[in-house]
Amino acid sequence: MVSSQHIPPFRAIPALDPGRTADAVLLTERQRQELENIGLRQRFPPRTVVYKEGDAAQWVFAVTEGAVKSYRDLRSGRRVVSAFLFSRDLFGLAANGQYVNSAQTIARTTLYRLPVRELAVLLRQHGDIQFAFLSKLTHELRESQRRAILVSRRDASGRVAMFIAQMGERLDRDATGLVPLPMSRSDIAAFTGLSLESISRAAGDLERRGLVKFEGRHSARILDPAGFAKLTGAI
Amino acid sequence: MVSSQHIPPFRAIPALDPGRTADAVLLTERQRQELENIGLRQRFPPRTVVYKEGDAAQWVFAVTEGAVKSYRDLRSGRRVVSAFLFSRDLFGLAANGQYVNSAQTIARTTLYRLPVRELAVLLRQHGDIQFAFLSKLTHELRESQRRAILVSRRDASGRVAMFIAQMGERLDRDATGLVPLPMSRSDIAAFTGLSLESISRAAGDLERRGLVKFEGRHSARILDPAGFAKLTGAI
DNA sequence: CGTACCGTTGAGCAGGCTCAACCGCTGTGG
DNA sequence: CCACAGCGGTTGAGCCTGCTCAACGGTACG
Repeated sequence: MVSSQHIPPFRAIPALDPGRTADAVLLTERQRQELENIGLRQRFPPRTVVYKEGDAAQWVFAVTEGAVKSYRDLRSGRRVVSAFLFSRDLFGLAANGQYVNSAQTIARTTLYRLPVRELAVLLRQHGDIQFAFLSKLTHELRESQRRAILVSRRDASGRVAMFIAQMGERLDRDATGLVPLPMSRSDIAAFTGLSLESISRAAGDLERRGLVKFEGRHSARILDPAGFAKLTGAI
Repeated sequence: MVSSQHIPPFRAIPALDPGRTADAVLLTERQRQELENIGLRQRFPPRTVVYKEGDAAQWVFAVTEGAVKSYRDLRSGRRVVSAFLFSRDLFGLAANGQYVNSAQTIARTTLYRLPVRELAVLLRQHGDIQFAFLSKLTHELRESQRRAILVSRRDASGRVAMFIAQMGERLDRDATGLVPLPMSRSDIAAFTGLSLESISRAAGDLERRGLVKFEGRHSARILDPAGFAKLTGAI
């Protein structure tokens, strides 16, 4: 059990250690203490903009609890969501001292805020802590590639099914197979590269095929795991 | 001038240092020496498979010279190219001791091969070297997000134009604006998420509009930088 | 010189986008 | 307590562009 008072251990699959399939606990209690000495815990209500693209990047954030989206607004008015961040995720890494994306909370969220300059010093000093960050970044990179594979699908239903599958892996779903989807439909659209309407139609399609039942706006139950896996695997 | 005898400094934009727009030289001579002590330089002819998805991940690779593609073959027979790697890039980071993608050389390529276990030990000991790897990974993550933005475009011509623009930034183009495209059309298709035919038609379209002239199969000259920038910026 | 692969071009189809109207929940103020 | 505005989501009609299938061309390499 991870107390929300503290920096969470990162969620990441270790580079080494074959055979270990579960996520590794990437920070020891002691290492988290080191980070907490320079960090600050903050709570945010839903729909709070944590930072905007181009802002001076003063902090790196770790999600303790809740959900955040990282996105970019394009000139055309379209928005691309590059990632959803949940408990034990890391975000806010900058280029040239500026944030590359914008970040906004989706739900009530607790973040740990680490000042980037002090963090850089601390990481250089503590090889093990830095290695945890390195592993986490490697994990994020793979996650980003999985999104690329999702987007390579042509069919909207398949994309949405893969999206639900990915959320099911990342978020704790209960024993009954209920997958939480804290984000809005238009966020899902901006992430999957589909239009809002296509998400809606794809959801209807998955329901009609008896694969998934959407319960309320923010959760989906997988009714036919075999059929669902067949669809998500049919890349 | 970087000698191809040595591990190249990584190409990455530093997280801090606002104002510095040029790529940072991420490894000092001394640090490269440390890495070279555990590494091995290798030359590969074109179309050599460096590793396959699922292989035991024994090494991490740094590109000294040449070009490599990182890809995954999907069950459907389709292929997704997740990244092209050039001089000063890093690849081969694993999950659970296995490679996640496959990697194949596109041109004649020189790689520096670093044994992953020894590298992990070295990184934990040398905070600065590890920080270079951390910065490089951050850079790769952003690069991956740029691909996501490219793929979010609907129009084939726009995607191909953005692809050429990205290659122009990463590879050294000469003063005349000639951008090298070492990969095949089908590699470009697998990267941009378009069909081979669409790449071909988009290339023809860009030529007809007088924006780009394809010279041979492996280079493109930007004839109308303003018009080209207008197209690539119209996201 | 022949062959195989990479790339181009053409015809027709299909699936997702756009525009538009509509629905239902939520929160607010009279 | 109710009326209403506003937002998020759903549904419909028609268009458009990229995909598929297919044939052909050109070039690199043995």
